[in-house]
Amino acid sequence: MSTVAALLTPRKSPVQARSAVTVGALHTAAIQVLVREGLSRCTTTRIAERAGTSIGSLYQYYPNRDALLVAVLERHLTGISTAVEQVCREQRGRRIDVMAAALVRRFLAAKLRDPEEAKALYAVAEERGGVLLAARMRERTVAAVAAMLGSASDARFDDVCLVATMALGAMFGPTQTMLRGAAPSESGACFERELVLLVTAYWRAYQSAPDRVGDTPTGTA
Amino acid sequence: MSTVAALLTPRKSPVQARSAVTVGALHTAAIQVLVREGLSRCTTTRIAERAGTSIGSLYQYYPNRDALLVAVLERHLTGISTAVEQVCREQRGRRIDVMAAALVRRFLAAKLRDPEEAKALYAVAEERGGVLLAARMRERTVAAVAAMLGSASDARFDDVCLVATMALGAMFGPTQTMLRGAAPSESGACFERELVLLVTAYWRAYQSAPDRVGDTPTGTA
Amino acid sequence: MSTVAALLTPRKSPVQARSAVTVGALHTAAIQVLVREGLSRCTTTRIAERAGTSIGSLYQYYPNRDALLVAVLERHLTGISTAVEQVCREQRGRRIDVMAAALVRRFLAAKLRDPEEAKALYAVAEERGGVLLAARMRERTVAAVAAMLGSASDARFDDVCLVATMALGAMFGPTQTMLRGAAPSESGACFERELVLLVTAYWRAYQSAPDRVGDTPTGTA
Amino acid sequence: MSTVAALLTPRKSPVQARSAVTVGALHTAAIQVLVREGLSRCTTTRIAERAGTSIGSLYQYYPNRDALLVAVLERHLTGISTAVEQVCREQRGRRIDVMAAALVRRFLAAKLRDPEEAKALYAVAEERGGVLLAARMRERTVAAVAAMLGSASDARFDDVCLVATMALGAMFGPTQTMLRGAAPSESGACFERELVLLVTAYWRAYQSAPDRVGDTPTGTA
DNA sequence: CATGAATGAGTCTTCATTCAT
DNA sequence: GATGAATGAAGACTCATTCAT
Repeated sequence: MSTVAALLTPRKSPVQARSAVTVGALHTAAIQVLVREGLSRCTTTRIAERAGTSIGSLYQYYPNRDALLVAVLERHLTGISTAVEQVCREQRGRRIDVMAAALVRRFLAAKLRDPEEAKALYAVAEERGGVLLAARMRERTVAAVAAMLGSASDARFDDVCLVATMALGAMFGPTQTMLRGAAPSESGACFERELVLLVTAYWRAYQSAPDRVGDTPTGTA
Repeated sequence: MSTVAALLTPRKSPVQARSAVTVGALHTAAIQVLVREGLSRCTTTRIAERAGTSIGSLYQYYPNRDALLVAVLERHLTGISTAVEQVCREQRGRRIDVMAAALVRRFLAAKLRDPEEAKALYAVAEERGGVLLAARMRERTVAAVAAMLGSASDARFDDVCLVATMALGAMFGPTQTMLRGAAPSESGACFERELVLLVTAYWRAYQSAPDRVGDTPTGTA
Repeated sequence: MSTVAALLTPRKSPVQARSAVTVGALHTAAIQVLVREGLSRCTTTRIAERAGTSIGSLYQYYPNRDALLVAVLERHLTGISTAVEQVCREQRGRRIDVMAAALVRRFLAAKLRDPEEAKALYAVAEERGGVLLAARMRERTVAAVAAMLGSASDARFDDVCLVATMALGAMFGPTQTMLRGAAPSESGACFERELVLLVTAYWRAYQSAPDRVGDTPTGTA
Repeated sequence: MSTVAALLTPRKSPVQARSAVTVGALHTAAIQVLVREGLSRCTTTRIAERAGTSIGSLYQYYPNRDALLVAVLERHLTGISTAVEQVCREQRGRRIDVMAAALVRRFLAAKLRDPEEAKALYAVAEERGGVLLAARMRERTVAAVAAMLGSASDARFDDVCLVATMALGAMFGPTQTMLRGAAPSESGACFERELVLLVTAYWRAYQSAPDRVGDTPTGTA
């Protein structure tokens, strides 16, 4: 375990029930404070206060503030990664359009379970520890999607990793934009449909046109 | 001018030559510190130190730390927005694949002019002032792309704004991922080609299939 | 509680013994620094240093510098107000000369308990928060003296509030002058006698001459 | 000239017309800023800005901020002292009630010429340099009043200095209180009459009762 | 184990003053 | 003489972290 990783690892596992409750309260409180106050005002004092415990207890479970924040981010990202991994396993061997629809649906379901949380955690993901964690999670997700793509029944991809990365990025980007905007509930269905269309169209480009380079206007432009 | 905007507006314009130099040095220094230290360690002291000026000078031009950071972000985002607006104006009436190629090329050229800067500024864009600014810039860019799409010679879009938003998000997401990864120089060309493919494929889905709902894998296809 | 009041209200009450000690030390230190350095050099750093605590502790009990200073002023003014109120209650129904003597004696006793403190706090009373506090205390004192005057056995006052305000001002003014001068110990008794004479003479003017206007050289105008 | 006095003395006399204008503008500006912002926010920058000159010019005439502030206070206090001295000279040999009326009238006229100015300058008078200046001015005023009292046609005072000091304090105290209160215009006449009554009564106590000690309730109380 | 008072390094920001133009 | 950009010492205040109770 690297030095930086050691600093961000929770101190002890919540084996006892009471501990689990405290840790849970801290997670919830951290997100609430993050949402209400922003990252720079998300202090240990405020988190502990909102969680109904003392700062001392916070430090019983986390070696420092960042460890708590990263743990919260990790739980969020793990939820998404796991959902993606699961759907990718389930969709092995299917057609790419089926894959796309299932992937988008599950991705959005996981991401938008708590939109406020998702929005607030972007800031954490930009910090030193968060970036590393996000990278690790992206690797897992990319690997899962790549494996799924490799098993597609109706398409062949030269570089599954590249395509997986692009597809996930293409899902992530618009989702982030949407979270910044108004309440996602209204345009939710519309948004999902469009995202499915986007990914499907992208993957279908690999169905019959392996020699796509000649097709693109890059050639003549 | 709203209250929050007033707080983030630069104090005075650098009319004298000496002043312009100072302001420039502050911008450069802010980015460097941001890259090397991260947002939370990007303090006024460090910025002034790196810029080779005094803190007093920093506050002569910016009312507070955030104003400087937002100014830097604004310059960055304005560069991208302007590039996108320009390319969208140039590509009016063209075919969508030509549009896609041109848009992606210019977007990436603007974004990757200084990759370090782009990477560092993500964190700033997550802060209060940054979010607002980013939203404003996104509006401009979406409007420009939407206008371009509306003039396409070989496709018709029901909701140009939605499509523009999705396309920009789909460009933004993978780019952010790439910036987080290794040096983009090696895979630069490859990445651009793939992004063009992605956007082209997305827009082509609108060419012959305005009733795309039936086409999506949800149905029988 | 108004906004300004909220800003100047102590943060938490010292429930534990240790806390009470800290708060007491801060009060004493604040006065000492005020006396030695003056208001503008009475900084939080110096106060904490002299109190033998850390700045952090200061801010644990007071939300800002002014709150501490106002708290010190309040304790001072409350002491005087309470003394005046008490003497006014005790002297109800007496003759005005008896009242004057008792009032002056108690006022000076309270004010000169710690002359250095009294002198130093004038500056605090000129600041935003101090002015409000002083006004509130003056109201209390004026009300008490007015009530006492209304019960005098040998005089009748048209406007007890006015007379009370004038009398208190007439006590306050010379006292402030004296505090600015040399050590009050030498001329203490002499000063008190003169002040009693002043107030007594003023009040006696109301004994038999309610139509005093004609008496004054203001003439008929 | 003592060290502290040297630091607070204006740098050069405004012999030229332009200089006089600038100095006048600085004085006016200083008072305005003092009134609007309070002593601690009464900065050289703001004063120069309001005066329509540059900070450089300010330092052309005053060696430092306090010198300017003290100069403003001095002008204010000199005005009052001069008025008092003049009235004292004029009233030589008169009856004490005439003296009292004239003194009070002139004192209030001088003090309330610009009530805002008077109010704002209290804070300056509490600062190191101000206290010294005020003491010096008080000496002058006390001497003048004492001389006048010594020449009274209908009363004899053991210690004219003491009586003068007390009387001036008794005028100053209520006036300060009034300035802190509401607009003085309404109750102005009433206030002046009462102050005349106060001083007159005080001085009359010396007319026929040189042995006032026996009269005071100190004896029997 | 829980608590929360104490700590003090580190932030942002202001402002009197200087001096090159 | 006038100007105002530059300076940096100094102030108020925050907050992660420790440790005695």
